[in-house]
Amino acid sequence: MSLQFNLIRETPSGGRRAQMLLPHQTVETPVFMPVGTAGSVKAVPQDTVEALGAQIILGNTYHLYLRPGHEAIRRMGGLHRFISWPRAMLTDSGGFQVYSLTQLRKISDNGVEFRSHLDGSLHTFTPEHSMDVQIALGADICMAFDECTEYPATRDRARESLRLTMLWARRSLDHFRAHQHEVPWANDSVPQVSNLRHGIEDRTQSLFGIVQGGVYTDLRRESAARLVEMDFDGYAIGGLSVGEPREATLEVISEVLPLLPKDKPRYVMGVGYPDEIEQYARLGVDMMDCVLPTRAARHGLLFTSLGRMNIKNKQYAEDQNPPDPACDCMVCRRYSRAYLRHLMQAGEPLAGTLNSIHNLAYYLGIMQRVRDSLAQPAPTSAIP
RNA sequence: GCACAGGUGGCCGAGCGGUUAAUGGCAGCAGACUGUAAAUCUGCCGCUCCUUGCGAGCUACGGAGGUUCGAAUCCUCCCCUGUGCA
Repeated sequence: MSLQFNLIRETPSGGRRAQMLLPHQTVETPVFMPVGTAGSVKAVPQDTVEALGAQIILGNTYHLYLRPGHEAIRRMGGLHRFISWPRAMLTDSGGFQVYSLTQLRKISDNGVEFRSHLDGSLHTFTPEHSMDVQIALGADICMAFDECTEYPATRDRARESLRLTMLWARRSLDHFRAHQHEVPWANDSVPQVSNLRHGIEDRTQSLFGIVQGGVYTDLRRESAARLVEMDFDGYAIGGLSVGEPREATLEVISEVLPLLPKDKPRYVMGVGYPDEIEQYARLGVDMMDCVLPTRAARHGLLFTSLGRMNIKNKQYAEDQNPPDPACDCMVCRRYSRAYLRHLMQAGEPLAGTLNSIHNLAYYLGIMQRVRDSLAQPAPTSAIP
């Protein structure tokens, strides 16, 4: 058992308030995980990500393998130490790149040949290789190597994609179990590995399986059942928010969640808009990640209690109000809409930084409120 | 004063007789963004009108004339800018 998942409270609608004990952090769930693909939550320094209350962030296996290289990171003590992030990390396996780098890769049962987007060089990713890279990086949670199925996909296509993902899941798990002791901080006593109270068992990496199957609920159910049988440390639902209608996303999540073990974390990958992450968390999703708050921020889109705000718009040119009057983040406390708009207009890098800080604060704030709400005892109808 | 080189839409800058309201870039205006090939991408960007369309009209490549069926593109004169020589 690599990971301890303590359920604190569960609501009738399935929402769960829990704690997930990881080597570098006790993560309060449901949790939103900022994405730090190339070893950085883009535009936001680590101390700020920490100050915002992020408990766990993502890294990406494919990107870090290409640059600076997983062996280099291993030699430097692992990803946590390399990027100076003391809390938990999760690495995506490269499965999303199988989907997003469609012009640059070739898939076979064995794995995927990628043409590097950096220099055109050829690289082969197999489930075993993805595990080796992820173990070298040393994130608290690793992900099985999967194929993120595109949308739309025919049933045949989704089935074939699922077959591959299940095959790779088995190989990922076998290889991971055989090598997870090789994590760079296995015998570490540096401050980064601070969660010693969990005991030695908690100081190992965990591996999550990924449910695929497109928008076909029977394929999704089959996928979930087979993964549960394999016994992963946690389960993710992947292949969502790739263009399908939102009702389809919800349907897949609703179908799959009840099939996953209650005593293990459930992670919906790559979602979503602010209202989505709240909705899914209340349905029992424990973990979510999304590039949206940071990417949109760099492009001038702020998520606020008033809705979406494109801070580049002329209407904010002399608007001295804080971006979100209801927000008490370090950006909203200090800067005006007019200034943020000016920074965007001027192409100042600070624009992306400040916007990202606000959006992350907004996302993390939503999850904090959801956690608080889930922790409340269910109101009783009995009247004394 | 003379000799070259130039004056193009908010700016820079193509075009050098006809599919030119005029390539590009910048600026401007708006939109998109969901396990990050994204500080990116897309659309609009002279004015007016409407049955919003590969629509109609008007204005426009320093100024004024001219050549031509047709001129930002050729000719003449003038104005202005830069460089060189006096």
